[in-house]
Amino acid sequence: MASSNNEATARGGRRRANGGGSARRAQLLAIAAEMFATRGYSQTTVRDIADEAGILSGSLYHHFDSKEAMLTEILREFMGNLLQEITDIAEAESSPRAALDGLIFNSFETIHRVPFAVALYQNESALLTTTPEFAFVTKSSLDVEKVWLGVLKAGAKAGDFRADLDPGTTYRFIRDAIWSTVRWYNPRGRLQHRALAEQYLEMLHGGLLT
Amino acid sequence: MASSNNEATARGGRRRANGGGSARRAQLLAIAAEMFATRGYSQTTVRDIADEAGILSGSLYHHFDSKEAMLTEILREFMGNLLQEITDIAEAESSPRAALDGLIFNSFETIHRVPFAVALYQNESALLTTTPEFAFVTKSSLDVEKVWLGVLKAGAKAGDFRADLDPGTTYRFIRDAIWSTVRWYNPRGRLQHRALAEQYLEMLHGGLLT
Amino acid sequence: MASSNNEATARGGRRRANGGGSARRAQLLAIAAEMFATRGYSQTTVRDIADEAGILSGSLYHHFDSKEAMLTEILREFMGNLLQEITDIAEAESSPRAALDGLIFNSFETIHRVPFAVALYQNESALLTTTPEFAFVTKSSLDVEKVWLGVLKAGAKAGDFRADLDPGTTYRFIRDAIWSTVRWYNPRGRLQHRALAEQYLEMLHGGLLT
Amino acid sequence: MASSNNEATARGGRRRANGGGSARRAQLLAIAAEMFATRGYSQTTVRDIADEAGILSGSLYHHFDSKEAMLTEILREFMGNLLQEITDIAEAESSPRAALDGLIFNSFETIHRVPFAVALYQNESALLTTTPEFAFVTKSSLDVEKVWLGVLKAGAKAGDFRADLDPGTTYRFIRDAIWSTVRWYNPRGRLQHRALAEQYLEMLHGGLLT
DNA sequence: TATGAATGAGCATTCATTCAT
DNA sequence: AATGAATGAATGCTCATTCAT
Repeated sequence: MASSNNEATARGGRRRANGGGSARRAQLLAIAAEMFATRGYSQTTVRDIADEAGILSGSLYHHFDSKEAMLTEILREFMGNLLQEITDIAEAESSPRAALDGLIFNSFETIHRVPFAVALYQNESALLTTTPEFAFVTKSSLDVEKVWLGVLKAGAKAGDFRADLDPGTTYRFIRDAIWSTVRWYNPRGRLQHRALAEQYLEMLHGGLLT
Repeated sequence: MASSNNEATARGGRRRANGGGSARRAQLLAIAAEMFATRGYSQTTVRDIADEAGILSGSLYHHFDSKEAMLTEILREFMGNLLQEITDIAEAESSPRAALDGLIFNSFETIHRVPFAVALYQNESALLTTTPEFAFVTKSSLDVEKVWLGVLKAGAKAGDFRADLDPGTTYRFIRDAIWSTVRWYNPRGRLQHRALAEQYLEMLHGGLLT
Repeated sequence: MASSNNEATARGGRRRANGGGSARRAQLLAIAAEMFATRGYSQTTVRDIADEAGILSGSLYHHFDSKEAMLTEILREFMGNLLQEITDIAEAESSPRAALDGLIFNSFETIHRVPFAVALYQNESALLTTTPEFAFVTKSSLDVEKVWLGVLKAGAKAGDFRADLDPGTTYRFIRDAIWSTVRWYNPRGRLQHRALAEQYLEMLHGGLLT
Repeated sequence: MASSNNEATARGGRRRANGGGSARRAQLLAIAAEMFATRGYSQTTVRDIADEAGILSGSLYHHFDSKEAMLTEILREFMGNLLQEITDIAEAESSPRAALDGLIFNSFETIHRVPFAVALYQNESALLTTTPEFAFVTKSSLDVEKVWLGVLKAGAKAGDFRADLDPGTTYRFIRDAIWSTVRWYNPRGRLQHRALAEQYLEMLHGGLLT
């Protein structure tokens, strides 16, 4: 809980940027996350971020090693927290069905809480799957998938879920439908994340047909 | 065949690039589409495309006005065809349920046939919704949405589909689940687009629970 | 004689800069060599070179991959030619003594002909021995040393040269004395390279004492 | 001991950095000299020096006015000491020949004792002769040259040295051969500075030929 | 003495685009 | 249709230096 952003110290040996978790650092990271998410990572310049923060672009390098390091840190924290949360949920819930519902509620809540990180994860897939530096994202995604698949398979075995559906494909359909909502979810709109989750669950549980 | 790629001539009056539909042009566009889709639009340089085509980057400007014009043309053709197809389907089918199934089969088939255009549409949302030049994409999307919503509402009215689900939200959930498969669909894999559509329909029709 | 500057094509596979030996290229390289030599490599900016050539800095990259590539090319050609020349001399001359005199005359003539390349070789030793990309310079230097040492040892054996002097150390003393003259040699001065070589030979042959 | 490192106080009037000769200061200067010499002055960053000293780069400015001031101080002390020493030697020795030998022994011993300062003097000639702030180095070099020339001329007059060699050119050949050894002299190697000096003298005195 | 945050100028390099040939 | 040389603006990043604490 207190860890997670000391790669700079841990990795290269020689640290250049301020690795500690200062308030300024978190603030800059929040600005970067929002801009990366809304304009796209490579459409966002280091100067854009600095301008928004009210400093000069070069000053960002007092806090971070590179533009890429900022994205890395944002995604690392996001993926880490996500995995932790869903693992807890999958373990805590009594039935596979309750676990699945919990995972889904958590997903929509995550979109509500950290929309920019989710959008990044969702929109920058070309970058994230191509650049070796971001391989950890793919790895974390697989860890997340394992947890969901565990729940889905347990539910099929227990008779909660239909057994004629392929769990892997089902997981992808569910995952994509949920995470994609980050593109149109309005946190101040009519449908709040809880209600949206209920809408989705309603459809998922019983299907579309009468 | 009669329409769609003569904007360069039609619009500005300035006719620089070859507006006609030559074979070379189509070939270059295909190369661009694939690279834009796999690396991302702004991660792809004009030189990347030219290298792949075996010409120099400046020579591309004999065929196209700009890099952006290439993306515009790819998306314009894609959106145009898509709208045409789904309109035909929605009108041709007898029942809302058959129409919905038809739309879904068509979507998966589209992913199979023109994966790069779909990936572009799916991955470049930050660019597409931000840049005014791409407003036509959002406009076309709304036209597409209208067709789907028409089918969904008709189905709810006809008693085919459950009436307690909000059609707008349902549409988005379905749309996102389907189009997102472009990221993991393997055209040479075990699950071909038709089988994949059936998997999705199975889940959508009856729901996940037993 | 017609070869030597096609590393760009030979190496990476994907060439970016114009690898061919155009006249413009040679001209730019000459400008770079002079500036690198007089101001120092890292004190010379790419803009300095471009300004001197009357183009914009970015345009240099049409011809060369990088600033470092320019230095590499200058040094590679210099070292290549040097090795070729001294090998020819060592082989052509009849006696070790004639060979040594030939090598020395050639050295002073080289300083006269390509002073900037020599100065670079002489002044940028910190860079050249530290940066792995310039390892080829050290390697070539060793090849050159071999030729000189061959002559010196043959001369000692033949009784031309004193046998009580360590050939390795002798070579270094001679080499350094000669190449260092590039710092003060004036090609339009009183003492032309031939006269300067004679001065040095006079001292080297008979010593300073009466 | 009484002079040499109070320019900061003496010159501008602006007294920012600690002008006194504290131990910390000397330590920092030693670090800087080594890095300047091995990597090159402009390849060495202020942060490099600070890192090596275990402080932050900004903290260096408590001790020195600027990076350039560090180099100035290193060279000023070196040149000052050198001039003092050779003046003493030239005055103390009885004959020109003994004086010349003394100067040469002293040079090799200087390379052994303060290799980094010598390397700086030897390698940064482009910077030293170009930048007006370092004009004092050129001036000191001329003072040094005067002493050597005095010995050489006296030796020629006295019949110790051959009179057919131009003293100025001879001086340069000797000087360059000696100082250049700093690039390959190994203080822990087989040939210690005294032995190396003897090797050189052997060759210089009697020449290479038998 | 030292920190840590920031400045401001500059740097090598990239890249879409132009245009004469 | 394509080349090859160049533009001009921007980009990520570096680095000597400042200064309040």
